[in-house]
Amino acid sequence: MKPEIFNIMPQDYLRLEAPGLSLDQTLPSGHTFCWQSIDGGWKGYISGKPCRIYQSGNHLIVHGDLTPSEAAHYFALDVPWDKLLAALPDEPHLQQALQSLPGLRCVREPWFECTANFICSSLKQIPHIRQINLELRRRFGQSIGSDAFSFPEPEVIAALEEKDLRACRLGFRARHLLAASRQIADGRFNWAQAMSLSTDEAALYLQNLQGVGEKVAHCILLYAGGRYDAFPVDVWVFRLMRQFYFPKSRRPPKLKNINRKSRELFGPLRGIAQHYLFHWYRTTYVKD
DNA sequence: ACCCAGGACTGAT
DNA sequence: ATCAGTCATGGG
Repeated sequence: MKPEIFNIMPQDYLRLEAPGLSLDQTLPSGHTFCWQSIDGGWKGYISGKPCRIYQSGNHLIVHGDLTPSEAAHYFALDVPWDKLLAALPDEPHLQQALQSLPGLRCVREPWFECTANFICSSLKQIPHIRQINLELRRRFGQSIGSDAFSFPEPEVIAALEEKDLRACRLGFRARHLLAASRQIADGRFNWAQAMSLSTDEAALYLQNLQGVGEKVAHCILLYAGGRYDAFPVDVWVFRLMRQFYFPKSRRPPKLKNINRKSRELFGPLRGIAQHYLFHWYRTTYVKD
């Protein structure tokens, strides 16, 4: 019998059809940060509930107090990924990325957790962001099972002091997360309002949050807002865009030109293109 | 010791 | 509007 890490009875499980999806590609791909690899599967959170997930071919075995629709929504199983990926342009680098990463998908992250994760992401590596996420849960979330904690609500973080967050090894990001949480908690920022705007306008609105710049705003829109036309440009995307699409320019291209090129090359699904290119470039052009 | 990490903010031009 | 300096922390 497998150890019941999250204290979940083994008979409580869902079996979901998820053709083409790979958990092992998707969950560590740098857009969700609440998942830990366990023996043969993953443990993490969906709809604020702890769960363990195992993959068996085209099926997901989900252990936890979840409804099928909650799990299906999280993994965006309603999105016709085959058609969507086939609709991406026939561009050599992108096609190579698509071919080398079968099963990579974008999940739907909770918006505040996603915002907090990416506020904490600046000058951090992916394992560190996950570590911060789990530490914020452990210290400030509610206990919701054995070794399982909810992600703290904005009101909870808003009531803390900077030193409390620095204890989670947030460093200079502590001030940003605290200020942003207070903007959210007292209504100066409203997620529903952001989602009522176009992607470009929503990105500007999101940047009213302290610690949220253009890159983080686009990450939030892509991974929590489902805006597949959002195009986050981090150091890796900047490098690959420069190397592949501005090979002759001696000086680094300007962000404005990167964004314009992404529209021309990848169209309204450029966020998905970015997701594949980022992960592919990072894992094939860097040996680790 | 040195360099980099899914950046954003600040102040000087 | 653009641009270098600065901001903590961990890992190679």
